[in-house]
Amino acid sequence: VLSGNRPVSPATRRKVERVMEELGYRPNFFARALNSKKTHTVALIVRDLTNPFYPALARGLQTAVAAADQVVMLFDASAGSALTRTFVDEAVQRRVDGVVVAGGEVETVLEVLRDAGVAVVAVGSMVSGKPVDWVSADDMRIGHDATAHLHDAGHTRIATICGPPTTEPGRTRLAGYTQALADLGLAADPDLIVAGDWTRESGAAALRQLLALAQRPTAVFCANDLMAIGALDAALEAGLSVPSDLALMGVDDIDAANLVRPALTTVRIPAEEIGRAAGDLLLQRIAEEDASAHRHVLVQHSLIPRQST
Amino acid sequence: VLSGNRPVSPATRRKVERVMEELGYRPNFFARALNSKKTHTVALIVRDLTNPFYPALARGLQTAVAAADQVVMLFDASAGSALTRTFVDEAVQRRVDGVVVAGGEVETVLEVLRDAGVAVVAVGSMVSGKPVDWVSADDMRIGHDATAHLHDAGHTRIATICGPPTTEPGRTRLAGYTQALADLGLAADPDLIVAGDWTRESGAAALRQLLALAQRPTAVFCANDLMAIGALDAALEAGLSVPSDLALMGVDDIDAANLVRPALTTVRIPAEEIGRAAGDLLLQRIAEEDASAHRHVLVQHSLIPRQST
DNA sequence: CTGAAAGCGCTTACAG
DNA sequence: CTGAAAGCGCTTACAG
Repeated sequence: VLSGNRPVSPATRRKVERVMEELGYRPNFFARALNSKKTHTVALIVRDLTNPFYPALARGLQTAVAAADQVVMLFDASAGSALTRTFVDEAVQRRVDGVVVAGGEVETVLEVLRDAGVAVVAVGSMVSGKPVDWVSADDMRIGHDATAHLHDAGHTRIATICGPPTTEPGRTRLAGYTQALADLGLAADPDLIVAGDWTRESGAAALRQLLALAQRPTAVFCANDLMAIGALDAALEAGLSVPSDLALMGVDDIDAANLVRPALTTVRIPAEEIGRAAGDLLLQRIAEEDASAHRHVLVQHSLIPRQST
Repeated sequence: VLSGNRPVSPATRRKVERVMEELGYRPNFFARALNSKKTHTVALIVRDLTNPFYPALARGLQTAVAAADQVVMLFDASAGSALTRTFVDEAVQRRVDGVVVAGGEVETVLEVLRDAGVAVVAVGSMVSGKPVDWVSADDMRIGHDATAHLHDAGHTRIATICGPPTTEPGRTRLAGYTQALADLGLAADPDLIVAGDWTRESGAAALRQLLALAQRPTAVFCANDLMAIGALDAALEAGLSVPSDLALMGVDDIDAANLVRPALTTVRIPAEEIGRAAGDLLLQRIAEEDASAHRHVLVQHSLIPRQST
């Protein structure tokens, strides 16, 4: 009974503690969860653990929730697969206290999660208006800043390799690009917009498509670093010189961005910080009985000029 | 009672199923675990999730265990920290069915795990003689092959940036290096052996130390890619040309190895396959009542020649 | 085939 | 301060 909140004489306490020690007693986690209804477990569903952005995020999450004795259950939806729904079901059945959905298509699972009464925070999805806590970068401004940076370097025919339009950051970074074009008085050409799926391969394929155009772009804003690196692969393969023939930009600032040659100009998003923020939001939400207003935290991005522009 | 193994009339079954559907009933995972003593959860403890080798491994593990309805709980011991022990305790208390320890110092936690009766598999640690299942590459041959490759390229003053001697792959790859030197009739010089801690920064520091030597090496075998990339950083920073002034090799073949310029010659270890193998071993071990003989699986490595040698 | 009891290992009121 | 009961939501024998 020492594991509780009840007056106990010091003598008894000591005796019990000694016996616990001797027997190597460990309270059964499940019996505990059974009546407390708390599992002290949060689920992390990531789109693609192989994208270095997510391991960093996972570390941040772990750091944040560990303080509250929470442990993280990992679900890797391996690029493009529609596993998210399955994972959500699994998490619900296991009665996790909360789940953070990072990079998946959150909107489709929001309802299930709410019905099940588990806390949720969405990452990378600026699901304004939707009933969720979320943390993300300012994707609109990221798209805008990157495009403007390319324009500042003298480019006027600027393409974008955007993310899937089914995802929020995909849509919004694209909107930022479009907005910037308008603000800059540049014509918008639908041929200059090609969607990838965030992977390196899709970036290469998208660039090949852009290079096949009668009027090639002179600069490309890629919605993440992995696609930008793929685009770089394809550009070099086509015998182009970067940045003189073609300027390239990415988003995220994963380690690889500074490993490729030429080093990639990018917009840095602090992945670990996002993970920590998500964890903090989740803990708050778990702690609250009543459904308070939904919060969001907007994380700071920064432009990192390197050699590809 | 449908969730069991008992004769039930089809009519009753259908009725129950319909009601379950209506109410959105989900059996309580904990109540179940309470008497079955099975949590259908495995813990994965990795040394450093930020090293791209581990996310790949994690994915392989998830793939393998998902088939048995197991879910993975993630513990990231963030480089160098001594969290492994804490994580093991946490995993034990949560009654996971099994744990895979990847890259940590397995030997110190083996006993705790055995006493608790949880299945274990060690990864990257060829803990021969120890009572564990393990999967790893042939670290001795890796060290040997890499060193021989450097010698074939004409080098006779070959250094190594090895892993921490407290880890098995650290020790064994170093032993392979030493053995190769002996086989090749090359003198062993203790000054040419510097230990890192598997991180990029430690590789750079180690190379600086080697460059400060009166008699510099002309080639360096690094025990993993991250340290090799760090060494490359330091070499370029010192104005050296790779491979003409200094040849460099790594181990793992993470994506970054083929991103740096010059591209890194390395020994490829199939991370995802290792994860899958670990998962399979773990499932077998969990399924067995009696303690059968310990197994090991040795995974195939291969030398990938690129531009750094 | 089906119902009712006991028990998994804890926690939370309820009496002493 | 301490003991004994009831109950968390399931599963597993045990009777009908």
